[in-house]
Amino acid sequence: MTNEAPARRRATIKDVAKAADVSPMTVSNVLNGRLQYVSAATKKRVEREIERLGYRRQANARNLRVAEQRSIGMVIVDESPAFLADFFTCQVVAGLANVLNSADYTLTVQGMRGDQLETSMITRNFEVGGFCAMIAGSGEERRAAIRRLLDLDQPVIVFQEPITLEGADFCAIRQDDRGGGRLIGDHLLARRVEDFLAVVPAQDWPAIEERLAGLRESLAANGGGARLTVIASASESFADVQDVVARHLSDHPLPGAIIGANDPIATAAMLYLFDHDVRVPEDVRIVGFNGFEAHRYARPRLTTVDSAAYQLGEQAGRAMLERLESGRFARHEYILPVHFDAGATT
Amino acid sequence: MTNEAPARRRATIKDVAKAADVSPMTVSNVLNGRLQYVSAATKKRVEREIERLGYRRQANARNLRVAEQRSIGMVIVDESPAFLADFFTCQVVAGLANVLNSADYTLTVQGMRGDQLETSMITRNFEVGGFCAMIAGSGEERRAAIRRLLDLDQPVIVFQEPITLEGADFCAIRQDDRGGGRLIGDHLLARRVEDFLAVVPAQDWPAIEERLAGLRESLAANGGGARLTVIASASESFADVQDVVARHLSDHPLPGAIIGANDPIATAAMLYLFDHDVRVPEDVRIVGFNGFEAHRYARPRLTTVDSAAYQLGEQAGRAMLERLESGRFARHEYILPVHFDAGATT
DNA sequence: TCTATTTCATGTAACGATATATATCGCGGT
DNA sequence: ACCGCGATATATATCGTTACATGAAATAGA
Repeated sequence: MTNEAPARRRATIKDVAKAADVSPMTVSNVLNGRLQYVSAATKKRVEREIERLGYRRQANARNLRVAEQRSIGMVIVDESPAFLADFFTCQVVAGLANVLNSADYTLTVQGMRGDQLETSMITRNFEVGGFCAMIAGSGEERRAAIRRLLDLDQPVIVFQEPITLEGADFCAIRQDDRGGGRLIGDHLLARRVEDFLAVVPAQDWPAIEERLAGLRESLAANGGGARLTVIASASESFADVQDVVARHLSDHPLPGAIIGANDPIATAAMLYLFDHDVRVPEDVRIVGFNGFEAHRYARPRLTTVDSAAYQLGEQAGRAMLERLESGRFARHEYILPVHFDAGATT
Repeated sequence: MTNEAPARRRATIKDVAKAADVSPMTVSNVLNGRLQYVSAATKKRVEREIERLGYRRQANARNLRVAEQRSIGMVIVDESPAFLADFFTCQVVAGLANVLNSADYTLTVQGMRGDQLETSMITRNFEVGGFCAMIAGSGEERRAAIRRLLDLDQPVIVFQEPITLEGADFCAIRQDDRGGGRLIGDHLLARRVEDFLAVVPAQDWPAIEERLAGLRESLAANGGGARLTVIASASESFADVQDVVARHLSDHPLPGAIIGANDPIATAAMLYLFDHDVRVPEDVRIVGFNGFEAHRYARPRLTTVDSAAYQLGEQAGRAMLERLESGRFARHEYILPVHFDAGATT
């Protein structure tokens, strides 16, 4: 047996009305709690029939009529098909989903490449009240993607986007990457580090630019003769990071500190040093960025800047709900604080 | 400036029709590529107006009429508000989202507590073509939740659920946890381990039961006098795991091997041993389960069973699409193979 | 008894799209 | 001249729900 009845139609409001011997309008009133218009007895009768027939309101019909959406779209623009498997993104989505779900909203996830945004998203049958976007790629691509989202004439919230476009009304939600970079610089300078090596992914990611900018600010302010070298790894993968670090160290002296653009990069670099009998933190200090719990498992425990991705998602959810309820949508930038987490690698 | 026009109405198919001087039906035909019914010239005219007016089809209206959904619901039933932040779940969701998005479907995420499933989901305005469910909790709760999903009369795919309910038509997708458990047993027995300690979370999670069952099978088949002790940690948190391991070891001799129900548990146990000057793997061998990349960063590299969560999600997506297209939905169980990944801890 | 007022319930017309059936045109064949 | 046919285009009804206006009892006040 696969289905009880060959094509059992889902009960509609009319079926309920007929069964309860009232008009569809009365059923609708019961459903929407407009109790001024329906007597207690009728209400009970209708509710019994709703239960008995297993009636569920059809959202499409309702939303068509009331012109309201109870769903927010999360758009993740990335080349990788595993867009969501990244731990940072996944934390953001978790926080967002939680806030929205608690407010009886739903989150709809859509991953796509930048060039698909135009064609596929816009013609797609996918109806939401607003968009939260996580957009990878370089500055110009990012801005183009944001503009396309804004063209949809709906509230847009963008994560990790420090640049506010001219004349565009969207919210930006990010953490204080620059401040985090400064904290790292200050911490290392206090330990008399003179020679800094930063390892960043080749992909142009604005949050990482900010982290570097903060680091440079710190060096400029308090760094005397401190030097910063930045090298880029083809990807964030373990192998690529170790590769680029190896190449750099082959014709440069050991730096005083290696700063990973994020925790995986820092850990990969650290393990490379271990394998070459460099002591951490005695010979080289190491700092990461993001504060992923999983990376706390490496020993020695990584010094990092905790960026609270989950809270980032929560904040986005709250901002979106607020705007949907007020009906107003003006540009605004939320910058969440970061927290320096000193481990044993510095 | 917040909005250009106070309340610019979104263009409808009628607006386009009027602008292109054709009937709405013709616009609809263009939109749906029914080119037999529209001349090339008309098509171009309509498309220009669509572009000019920024027309987008309203999904609710269309779905109401064609009675079709292009969205799949992912229901995550859990007590924790951070339901999605778990790395395993996040990988599953990533795989699922990727497959669905490629097929022009959308994934809608809904996290909730078990007891909310009834009231909130069923009355919610949230319309999908089927459900993929990740359900935490003990056996009876899980089954009750599955039944409630099935009551919605839509295709249901459940992850990590080895028990197939009587008379219920849903798909179960999981990995070969039992086989993984056997692999662990065989591997350790080959290294002459006699005394096994398994650390599991207190919460009753069927996949973990299966892993233990596989381990027991291996011991029974080849284990001579091998003994297995199972202890439960209040949660999977670092502190709780270390706590329960400490308590156990305080009045028991060191086992030959500690098997974590998953990687975080195994790593927590391992770090506890380090802190107490126990050598791994010389004094105690350690094995995890899941193969999370992040845990590869711990040194020595953890021996684990790779469970390919991402592929689990992909398989669910394919299964769901297949069933939606065929219109048939019969019970079926997919069991994905696991891969033993020998690290340096055994 | 007759009018106000309240309480409960209903009829009708949308929301924006599409399925179906029906029209109109021009053209080739007879 | 007539029929038939293919190629285009349209009119109408409908999906399930709710907003709005209206109606019919019942209650109250005089």
